[in-house]
Amino acid sequence: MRDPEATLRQHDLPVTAQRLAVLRAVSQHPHATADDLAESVRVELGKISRQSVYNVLNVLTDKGIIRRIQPADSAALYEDRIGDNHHHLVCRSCGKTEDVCCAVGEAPCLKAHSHHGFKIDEAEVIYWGTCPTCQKKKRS
Amino acid sequence: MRDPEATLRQHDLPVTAQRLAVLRAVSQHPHATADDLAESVRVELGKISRQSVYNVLNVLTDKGIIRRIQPADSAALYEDRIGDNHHHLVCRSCGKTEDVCCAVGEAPCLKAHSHHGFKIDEAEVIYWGTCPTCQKKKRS
DNA sequence: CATTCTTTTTGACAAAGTCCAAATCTCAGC
DNA sequence: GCTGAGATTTGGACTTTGTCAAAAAGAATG
Repeated sequence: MRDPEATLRQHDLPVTAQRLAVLRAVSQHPHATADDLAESVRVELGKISRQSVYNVLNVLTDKGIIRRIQPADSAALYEDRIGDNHHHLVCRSCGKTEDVCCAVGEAPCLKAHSHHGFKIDEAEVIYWGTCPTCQKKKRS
Repeated sequence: MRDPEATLRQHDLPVTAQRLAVLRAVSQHPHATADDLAESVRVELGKISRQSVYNVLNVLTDKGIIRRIQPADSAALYEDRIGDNHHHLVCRSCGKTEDVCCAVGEAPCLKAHSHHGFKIDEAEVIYWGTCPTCQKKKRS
């Protein structure tokens, strides 16, 4: 995120210390949970309420400034890399999450054949597997 | 599900009324939540504890008899259509969920390009959109 | 049919998130 | 710079979804 303050103003959002701090935290810790982010913000800012973290994350997500991903068996994760239609790779044993480029091509990279009349706006892909570290642990 | 009882025996699971009822409920109500299924079972069986529904669903999922899907902003859903690598289409406004065939081809239908050393065992795809009913509602 | 092992039940608990009202802050306008 | 209207933040209660643990009940082997 180049300039968090400018980003907020561009979206007609009043600039507050909490929003700036959360935005920076998301930028510095991709794929962090709301609680992780609250902790980061507290280190930087001193204090912030749990509710404010949720408020800010919801507003930023609604405005499309950040993106929320919700893999199974995990709290929601946030990232500020948006608009490039990338997908995610999640470790089944430790939850480690990595970005991966769209496997097939341009966005939207996938089209369902039979779409049952749905108007599809996104194809979300999560690759499940085992990260290098957890592979080693299992073998030993 | 042809024969729930045989299915349980094949997997070395003692046959109980609760398991049979949950299995039938999953079969008859694809993409239902644990609570939905508990309700169905109560209609059929009279009563069942919340915990038992979870126990049964977990055992069946572990054995690969049923499959759990966990779309964002929804409780876990269960289905007994397994092994055909199909994916899902979810309505953003009402949560309606449909099966769709794998868009790209054989299973695993997707391969991430850069896999960061992960050993990938599944590519989960969720198509997000608006179902026909909700499209109509919005227009009106 | 009795014993052993597994399931089921009940109730407490935990995590993630939302709702609401009061207090505080931002920022446009003067 | 102030001021005031409207938005944001806070704290606390609450909801939903799911798990833990121990006691009671049930299945299946011999």
